[in-house]
Amino acid sequence: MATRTDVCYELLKGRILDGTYGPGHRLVIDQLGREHNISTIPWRESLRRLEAEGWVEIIPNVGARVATFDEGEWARTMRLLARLEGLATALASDELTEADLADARRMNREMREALADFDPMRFTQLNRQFHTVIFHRAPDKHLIALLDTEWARLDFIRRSAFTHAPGRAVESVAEHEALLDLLEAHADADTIETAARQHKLNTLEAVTRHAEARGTALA
Amino acid sequence: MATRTDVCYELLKGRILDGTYGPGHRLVIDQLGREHNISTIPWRESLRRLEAEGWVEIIPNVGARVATFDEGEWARTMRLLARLEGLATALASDELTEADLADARRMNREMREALADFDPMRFTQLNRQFHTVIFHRAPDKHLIALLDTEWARLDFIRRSAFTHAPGRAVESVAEHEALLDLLEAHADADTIETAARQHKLNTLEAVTRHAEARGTALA
DNA sequence: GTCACACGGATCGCATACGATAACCTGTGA
DNA sequence: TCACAGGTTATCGTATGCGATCCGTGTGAC
Repeated sequence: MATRTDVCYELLKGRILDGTYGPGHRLVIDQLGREHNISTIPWRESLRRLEAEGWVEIIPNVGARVATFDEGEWARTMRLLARLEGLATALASDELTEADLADARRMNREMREALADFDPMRFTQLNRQFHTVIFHRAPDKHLIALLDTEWARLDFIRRSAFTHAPGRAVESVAEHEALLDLLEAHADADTIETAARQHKLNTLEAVTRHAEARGTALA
Repeated sequence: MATRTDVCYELLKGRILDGTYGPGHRLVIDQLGREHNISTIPWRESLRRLEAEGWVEIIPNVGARVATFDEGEWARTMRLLARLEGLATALASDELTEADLADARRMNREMREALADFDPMRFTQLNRQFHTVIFHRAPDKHLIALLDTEWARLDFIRRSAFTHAPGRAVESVAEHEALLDLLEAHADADTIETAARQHKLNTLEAVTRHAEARGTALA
């Protein structure tokens, strides 16, 4: 059975990620305890963990609140994620089964459909799944864990500061296909890493350019 | 005043990093409490934080112990650090003052001296300082925090599984000089990133090769 | 002799209660 | 209008108790 601390952690993280507890939301320990009939200790411990992971800020003698990210944080996370995912994708190359590649291709097809249906939510979701399937095969647990949290970070920030670049989605799907071709052909690690990194940097640049054109600062 | 939780955290982390609590060392909460006259809760909270940062493993109903890393972890961390530091170095380029560069050059000179004096401890220490001075100027707090923990990880693992590559130190100093030249000349970001990344990968390769030659598995 | 199982110590998980401390708000009086 | 005192709120830290769980050990059946 999962410990209460785990339950509290999952509950809080879930609500932070799905937006129930938005940026800046105060997390009052006593209140949480009364609401869920769980004493303060598990809450305190899970808040410490969330603090270490960067989801929550704790100020001594004041309390905990959901972290807020300034707008530039999205760009910075993308920039970092490009490098991490470039590496992970290259490392995964040797580990990917044919079934994995088939899964990825299927997701990419579905993305094209989502695009035709004007379903951006589904597109975003599939995009994350597409990359997750690939990088989860990288033989480096620590790297995978980092990638998971950075992707979650990205999702969270996207909800607060909506980012978008019209037209980018089409290119993105094409780049996915090209990336899969490289993986299937067992291209050398450097080529794959560069392609995967550049794929993400292209998105970053498209969004940045779009934001600038609209006069919205991003950095 | 720092909270007790902070005190416990610093104490534990310090002892883990300096080797007092080696890999696998059991951290019994009650015992810690009795030894330092601090009740269990601050210990529990700091252990949660250390767990999230990867320094400690907590098994429900069994207890906490200092994490152990298999030998391949050093190589994996270097591989990751190469990418992170490549990025951070490139980002720092525009922010570095002349004083920073002068500091870095001085450290590199001292590294050459340490080399002549056969003082590997000092060399290692200076090497870390050299890179720290540079990447701490990168305009990305989160990235810097990641780099700090990964470097600490590296130090910790090095102590458990000693890694070494004779002759590499000389090249390393030369590559530092070249890197500083690029930074001083405000070379473009890609060039700097590649150089910084490759610098670390060269060390990784040298050590791997040396280990293989000695028949010691590293991966 | 060996294996399954029960027992007990060690340790954590969690609840509860209480005092200390710090931050914040508010109303009073000059 | 402003400074300050006092109350409120919340966390921080301690103490204590009890149940749950894990794990090593030893007993007893076969």
